[in-house]
Amino acid sequence: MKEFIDYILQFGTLNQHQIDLILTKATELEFNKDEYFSEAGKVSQQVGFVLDGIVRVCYYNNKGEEITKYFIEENNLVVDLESFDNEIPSTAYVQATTDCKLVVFSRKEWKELLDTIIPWEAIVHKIISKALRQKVERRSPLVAEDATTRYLMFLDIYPNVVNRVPLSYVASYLGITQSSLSRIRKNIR
Amino acid sequence: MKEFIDYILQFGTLNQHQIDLILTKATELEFNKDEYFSEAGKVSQQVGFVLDGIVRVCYYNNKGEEITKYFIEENNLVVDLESFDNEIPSTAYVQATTDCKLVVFSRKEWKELLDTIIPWEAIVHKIISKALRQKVERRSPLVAEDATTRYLMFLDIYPNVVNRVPLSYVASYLGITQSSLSRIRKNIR
DNA sequence: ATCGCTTTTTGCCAAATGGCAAATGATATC
DNA sequence: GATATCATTTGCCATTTGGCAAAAAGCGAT
Repeated sequence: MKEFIDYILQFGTLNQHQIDLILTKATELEFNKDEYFSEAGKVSQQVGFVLDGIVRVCYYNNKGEEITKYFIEENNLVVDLESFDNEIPSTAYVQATTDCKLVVFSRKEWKELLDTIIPWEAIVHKIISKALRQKVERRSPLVAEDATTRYLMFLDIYPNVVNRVPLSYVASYLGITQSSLSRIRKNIR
Repeated sequence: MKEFIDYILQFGTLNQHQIDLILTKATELEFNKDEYFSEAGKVSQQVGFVLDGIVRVCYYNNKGEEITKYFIEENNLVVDLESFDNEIPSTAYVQATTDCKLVVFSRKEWKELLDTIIPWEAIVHKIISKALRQKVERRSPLVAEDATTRYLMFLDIYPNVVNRVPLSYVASYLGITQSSLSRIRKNIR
């Protein structure tokens, strides 16, 4: 839980009273590999923070292919903003890709924090903006590159993910087939 | 300029005094087609809002190819956040893709607004979060699709862009060559 | 060690896309 | 209207990537 507080404090200042209040609301939850944190079609009801493990967000495209939209590593927030904020059904699955340990806040708890801790909203805004910017910066450059370059960029950006998740997840993240990715890896060696 | 105020007021409430102050700081600027709003290597010094025309953000990849990262249509903010906030050199060019009319704020003016108008920061945060979310939602799905599907998605998302910008810009946005895109268009007809 | 299950690699061929250069079309200028 | 310039389309062929199925490899349970 300390990692979570440390993380938050990078984005703003909180006094001990405020930190204690946050800890009161926080629940530490474990998810087994393949379990869902939230599912498409349901309204996202919680905000999470990854203490340990890798979470991924995925969806099914028109052709029914499962696409990994992005990976979320340790020390990052997990929240389907669109669904959580607007209370509308989510369009994506959020799944533990490995066994995971998360800090979780229910909608009610989260709202209480926003209402009680004045700097909380600003801190959350900063965290979310940063995460969104990171997502854009990671996604945008991929489309312009060939499959090999995409994979190399992936290794650069997620050096700790590649050996912890199935090849197929990486392939769908990169928009290539599993067998192409396998061949690319062979060529790189 | 009215469009700008209307846009802002969707994200929060301001009184007339505050609106007048914003208008005092705002400068309306015209950019000719192909002129740069900001350039790679320079620290981004202004925040803009597109009143009329289409702006694009682009960069050169490792192979020296010019890649369109995204298009910015009327009624959207134009700002290189990373560069503007942290005062570091930008990595991208922001260019008027058509003749454009923009509302522009210098760094100094923008900061004065942030310091003077209490709700301004929250409003700006909301606007920026929304824009970032939109960028992620537009970019992410492209990588998983073939060239034809990407183009159709592009038409869906930017129905008003395709006839106002060169084919090559659209192609590089979609990560395909200009000639492939030309062939795709032929097949669709 | 063996079995059963899942993941990854590989072979074969088809389809999609790229590269290059020439042809065509569009537009502005004189 | 002719010309110069730039954008788009097209032809030809090479390269990359996909689709499918089988083989191989990894891994946990017994």
